[in-house]
Amino acid sequence: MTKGCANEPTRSACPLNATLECLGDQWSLLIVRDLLFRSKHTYKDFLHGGEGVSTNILADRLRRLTDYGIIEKHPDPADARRHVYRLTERGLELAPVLVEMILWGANHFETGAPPDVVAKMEKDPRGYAESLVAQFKQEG
Amino acid sequence: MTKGCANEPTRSACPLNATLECLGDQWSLLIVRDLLFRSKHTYKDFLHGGEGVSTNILADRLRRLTDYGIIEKHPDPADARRHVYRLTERGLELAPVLVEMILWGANHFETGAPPDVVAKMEKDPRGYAESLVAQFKQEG
DNA sequence: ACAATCACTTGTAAAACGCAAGTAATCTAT
DNA sequence: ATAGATTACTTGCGTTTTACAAGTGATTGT
Repeated sequence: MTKGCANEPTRSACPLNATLECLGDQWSLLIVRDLLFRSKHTYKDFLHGGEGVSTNILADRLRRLTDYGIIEKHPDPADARRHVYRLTERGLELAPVLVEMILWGANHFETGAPPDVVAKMEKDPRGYAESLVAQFKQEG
Repeated sequence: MTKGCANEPTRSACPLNATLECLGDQWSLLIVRDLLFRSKHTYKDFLHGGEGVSTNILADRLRRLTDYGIIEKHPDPADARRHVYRLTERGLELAPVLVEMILWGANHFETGAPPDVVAKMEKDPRGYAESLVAQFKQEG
């Protein structure tokens, strides 16, 4: 029944609903953003990521994203206190969603988005998403 | 300071954050979906839209979407009890976001999304979004 | 006139959230 | 060797948000 995820959507068979049951909250996609755009990898990084999530909520969202197969948690070989989070293939495929949400936000609100980056995204959103993914994979 | 919206993002200057402050919940984008994909226009339509939103939450989300300039509310000239909701230009520009979210949901969960439609979206997401908008505008 | 419909509002209990504090494991500096 | 810092959380608690059920007022159909 599943396609490789611990949880499945329950409210309806609509694919948009499925996405919203996974990611329809204030914080989950900001974590994905931090991983994909900002090279953040650890709990501490996310905690000070800019918007001020509280510690229990962050822990819960990291657990949820892991359960949904969007991120993976690994011990840091260099420091046993640390855990390193990484996007899975499923998580990386959110790149086009993020790009379109960023574009919409940048086009309708006063944000700090650099206009040249926005222009690049706008010109070829899917291409921009792909380049982000390629960069992520190269980072290791 | 604003670009034509009653509310402005408060947590950070990130465009993704702005989008999430508008739309980062379980219901708002389902209303947009009903307007854009399902030709639904009224409170009652949304209420029976499939996922079972409760009445107070629906009223609240319609108010929020209106405040954010994503939808407009008009009296129905044919029936004074009714109100007709319609996407604004700003709301229509969410089409690419919806398409990408639908694709991600369809690709990672068992949903009822028709494979041929998904294939069309996948082939040219922006083009598909544009055709949705064109259709919406033609409907009147 | 009267029941039905529409778009809500109100009340209340349950769940989620935000904040502050605490904890266990590990690392660093002395 | 040990004391203090760091990391990734958990726990408790008060507030906010949500879900569910019921009710309201304006309008319409019969």
